[in-house]
Amino acid sequence: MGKKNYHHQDLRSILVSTASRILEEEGLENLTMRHLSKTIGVSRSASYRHFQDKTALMGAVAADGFHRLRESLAEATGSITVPLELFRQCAWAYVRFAVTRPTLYNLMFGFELNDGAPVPELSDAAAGAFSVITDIIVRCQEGGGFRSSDPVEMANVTWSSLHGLSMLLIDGAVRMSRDGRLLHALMTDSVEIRVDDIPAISDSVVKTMVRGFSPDCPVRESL
Amino acid sequence: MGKKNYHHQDLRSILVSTASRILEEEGLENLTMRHLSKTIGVSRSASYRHFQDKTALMGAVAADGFHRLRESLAEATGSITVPLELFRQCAWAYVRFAVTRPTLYNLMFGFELNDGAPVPELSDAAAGAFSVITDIIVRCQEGGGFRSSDPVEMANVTWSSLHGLSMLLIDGAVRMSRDGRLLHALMTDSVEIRVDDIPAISDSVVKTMVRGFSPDCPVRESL
DNA sequence: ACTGGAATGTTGACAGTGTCAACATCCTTA
DNA sequence: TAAGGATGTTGACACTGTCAACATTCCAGT
Repeated sequence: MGKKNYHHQDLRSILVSTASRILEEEGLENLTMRHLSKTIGVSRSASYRHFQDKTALMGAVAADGFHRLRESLAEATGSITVPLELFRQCAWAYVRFAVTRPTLYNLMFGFELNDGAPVPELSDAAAGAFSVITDIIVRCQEGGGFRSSDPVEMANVTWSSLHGLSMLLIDGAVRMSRDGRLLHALMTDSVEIRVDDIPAISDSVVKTMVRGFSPDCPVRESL
Repeated sequence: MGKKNYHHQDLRSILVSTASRILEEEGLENLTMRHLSKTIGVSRSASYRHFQDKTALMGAVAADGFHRLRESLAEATGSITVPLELFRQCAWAYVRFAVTRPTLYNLMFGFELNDGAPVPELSDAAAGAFSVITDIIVRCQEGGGFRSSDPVEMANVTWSSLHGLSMLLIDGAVRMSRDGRLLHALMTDSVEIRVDDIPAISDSVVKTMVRGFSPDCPVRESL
């Protein structure tokens, strides 16, 4: 009897998670409503009972991505107390998240730009992930590792650097770097990247940030 | 007589520039082969004599973007000699370029990711822009403003930070920042952004980089 | 327990898209 | 001047997102 299969329970969340998986495994160009529906085993326009648009669906996928990013950051740093190590693990977790889900990550930040209407759900999810970084900055300040400037401003700097590093790693613009191993890993099998290779590259970014945040570094107002 | 109109001279470059304009003025979703052709006044599949794909066209648009970025950076910094001011103007020009052409900028960095095959023309163009940043770093080192680490590594850090800052400015993830003016400008009319508002935000990123690059800042190898 | 309506899923249809094959026109060069 | 390559055009096809009309299931109130 097909009774149980007619009404898919919680189709909405299944749509989001499956779309997210297709996005990573088959690329953005293969994320089509019909393909998504067929993969789930549901009719092609069933999605329209849960999302107004394909765009709305994508927005939900992006928001879900920010929720998962927040969890990744919190999980990777929750048990750490040493200030600088805390910061380093946070940075590492961030880059790891982005590099292992490049297509999703790109969607998360490019979505509102390419699809007009801003969706508040996405902004809230992004703010949630951002707040984790701010908390970590504060903890580093309390531990004496960072000077006591405005933590939100420092979080902005941190996120900017990590975001930029992630994007450059992802689409290989770092190829002029001399670390051929990571470069090759990024170019050939960008999904199954060897995470062990990441810190060597991101360390220079993280170190520069840490130096700039350090209480021992003199502030030159001349600039 | 329609003789002169049948053979469009240099249709290829007209395709690229027009596509770039449509991308900015009408958004990615309106950049369609038919619309592009109609705008130029040419038949819909004339483009296929010059580009194998729509994807190939987009790749050329992205590469053209990197060329223009290179020009912008060189033009904004060519006549400056004071080391730190040089760096600051470079950073400023970079962010200005990205923020005033958000859709193009997003395409430039997201292209290879979402459209499979890597195009060497694009990599070369990106490397060209990158080399300008490296040159500026070297000039700052020679002027005594920066410590003498590997300039390529420092250029990577610089590009990461500037890229991240630009992206975050662009899609408004900096909205939790307290600078409501820029935020509002970004949210409402992201194309006609007031450039005067940018330095206030980007300065915190630039200052952190400059401090981290400074010869006066002690290197802590503990991290 | 029954029933009306709300929620959810399905099917047929349509306009719009990228792209190709076949054809038309133009330009160059021998 | 004639041939052939380069460039532009038209018709056609498969595919996409989306909607209207219909079918099925669930649930609240009697």
